[in-house]
Amino acid sequence: METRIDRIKKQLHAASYKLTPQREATVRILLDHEEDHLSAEDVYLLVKDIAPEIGLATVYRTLELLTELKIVDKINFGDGVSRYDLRQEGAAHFHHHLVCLECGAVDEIQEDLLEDVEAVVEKRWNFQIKDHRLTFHGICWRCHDSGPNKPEKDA
Amino acid sequence: METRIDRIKKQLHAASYKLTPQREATVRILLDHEEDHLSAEDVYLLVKDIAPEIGLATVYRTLELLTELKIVDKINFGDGVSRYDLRQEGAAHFHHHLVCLECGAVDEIQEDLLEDVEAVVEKRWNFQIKDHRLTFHGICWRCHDSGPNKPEKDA
DNA sequence: TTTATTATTTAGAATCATTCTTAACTGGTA
DNA sequence: TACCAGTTAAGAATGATTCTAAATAATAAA
Ligand SMILES: [Mn+2]
Ligand SMILES: [Mn+2]
Ligand SMILES: [Zn+2]
Ligand SMILES: [Zn+2]
Repeated sequence: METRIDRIKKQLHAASYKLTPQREATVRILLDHEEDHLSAEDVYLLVKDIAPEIGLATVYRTLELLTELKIVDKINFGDGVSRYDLRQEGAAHFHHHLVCLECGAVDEIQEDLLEDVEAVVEKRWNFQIKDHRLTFHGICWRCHDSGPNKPEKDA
Repeated sequence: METRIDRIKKQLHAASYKLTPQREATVRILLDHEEDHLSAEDVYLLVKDIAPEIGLATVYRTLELLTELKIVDKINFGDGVSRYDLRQEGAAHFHHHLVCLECGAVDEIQEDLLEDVEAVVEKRWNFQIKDHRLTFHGICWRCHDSGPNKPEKDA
């Protein structure tokens, strides 16, 4: 069976880049922390465990490359750092985020939900949409009273 | 008639802050450039024309204060700088943006458009929405072929 | 008014994330 | 072997933002 890494390797090769050991280590960290939203520094610290000789600049360069190839998305939640988020395989658009103002948790919404809105924007504003960023700020299910009923699993 | 500045002054007072000359100069610049998306540095350079003695740190402090009071919104389009955007008076939510990948133009959408999506999110993810950030990346009407038909005026 | 208190400002230093520069190293190729 | 393009590590440089300290202005108490 072809692994996720194999497919990423192919994507790199298709753009005539190599999956060097440093790049592979970086990708592995991202795969191992798919749920998280790691900063470059976070990635650096984690990747050093499995590839101690790696430099921070290499991590930055690798993340930049992966962003270019749309394997990861670079996001900014307003604290001073960029965060890197593995894109769902085959996803055309970037997924959405729920940022809790209370506890700081960042949850993900994998469903698109924006089809209708995008249709309106494309038509009314005559804007050809390539991608989007959507973040909701509010109070997560863990932090407000109306019962800790965890949301259903994403579609 | 009560001006926009007067109302902002009241908002400051309501939170027991004063509209100092430096703050007033900064607000004036923001009002004079409502269409734009100025960085702190941009604001600083402009405000220096009408209040030459002002310091960059004061501009940062003022923008931070205005952000706290939700008079302006701080946004980040992925270049390394934060930009400050005057919030529409009385708007509950922040407006949306269209960023052109071709020419870099940033257009605004003042309409909400997200009512339905937010209803779904509140219910399905049990998340109490306070605000949002929505940005579309793509090709603006000026940059693509299908005729330079400017979008209709915002609602 | 005088004095004490507090809020605000300025200038510049400090910090922190990110990018750049340079020299070294790699694997492939003639 | 000698050469070349791609990649890397280390550290310097940059640029945005925040912090610090001292000065100033506004406010409140005496
Ligand atoms: Mn995510
Ligand atoms: Mn705007
Ligand atoms: Zn929470
Ligand atoms: Zn354009």
